[in-house]
Amino acid sequence: MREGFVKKCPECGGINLFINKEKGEIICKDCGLVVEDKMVDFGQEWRDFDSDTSQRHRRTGAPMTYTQFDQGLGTEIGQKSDIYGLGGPERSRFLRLRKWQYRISTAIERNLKLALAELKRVSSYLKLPKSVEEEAARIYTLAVQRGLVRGRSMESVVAGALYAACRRHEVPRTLDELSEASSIDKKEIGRTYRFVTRELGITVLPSNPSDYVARFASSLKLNAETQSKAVDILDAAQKAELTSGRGPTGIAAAALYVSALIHGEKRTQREVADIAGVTEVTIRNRYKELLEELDLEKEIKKIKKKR
DNA sequence: AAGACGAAAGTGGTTGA
DNA sequence: TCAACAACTTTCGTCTT
Repeated sequence: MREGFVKKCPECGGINLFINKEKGEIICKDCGLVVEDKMVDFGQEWRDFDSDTSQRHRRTGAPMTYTQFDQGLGTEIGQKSDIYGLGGPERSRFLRLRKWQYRISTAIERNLKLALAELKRVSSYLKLPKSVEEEAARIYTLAVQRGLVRGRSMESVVAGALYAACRRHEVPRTLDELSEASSIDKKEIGRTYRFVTRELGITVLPSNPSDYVARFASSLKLNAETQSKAVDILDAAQKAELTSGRGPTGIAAAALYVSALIHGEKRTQREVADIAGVTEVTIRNRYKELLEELDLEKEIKKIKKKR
């Protein structure tokens, strides 16, 4: 472990931290707090099958990254301030080179530079892991190369790319959250998201309700026990085919509501609904279905009798 | 008084002719 | 392109705690 790496939960001081590398999240098992969700994935993105391939795969030099407009490989010819101290021919030669370099950076590159700055802004606002940011940058780059940005605002395509990247990495954010972070209309993001994924042939798995549980539970300050119970409920719900066709956030919210009830950490439907970005009515409907299909009634009655 | 519940009408998106 | 449709929302009245 590196110096300064989080070992204790800042909320409750617990040392029971659960690390989820794929999502880039560290979750405190005691209080459910998401301690750090911007951790860097130190793993390799490939697997080695024998020593031969592992030799070829070894990396040297600075990492290549899609979050720089030129994948981090370009050369900048100085700053304006560099010309002081240069005289006459030196100076004009410098300016000429600089101008020339400016010209060869095509419209695409300039667009990318701007867009990636925006992408970083939104991504850091949402505290997205680096891996998602990279993926989004890759998607955006492809979109620009295919000319999919034409007729759409750059920001909306950035938001759409981020949304797609989140889904693919199973660390979903809701359209509402993306919308708030990027100040783009929710529908607009949804539209460009669908368009871009279709045009680029990107397949996105339908999002899983339990992917939302950790984040919602943390916002609601529910303990880890309640959280894992909610995941159990969701598993059972999926087996009972209660999840298909329904909005994943609504189901996740309902499962959290029930499990909070069972564990005596009651939250109002309103509170859960606000965090999950659905209405109370939706929670009620899902809640009702959950009670009907899974025999949770006994457990709830038990709790009620205790009082 | 606040929260939970349910009915009814409205909205935006998908699907299939 | 249009209509039917399912999921979800909004709104509002009633019941429960």
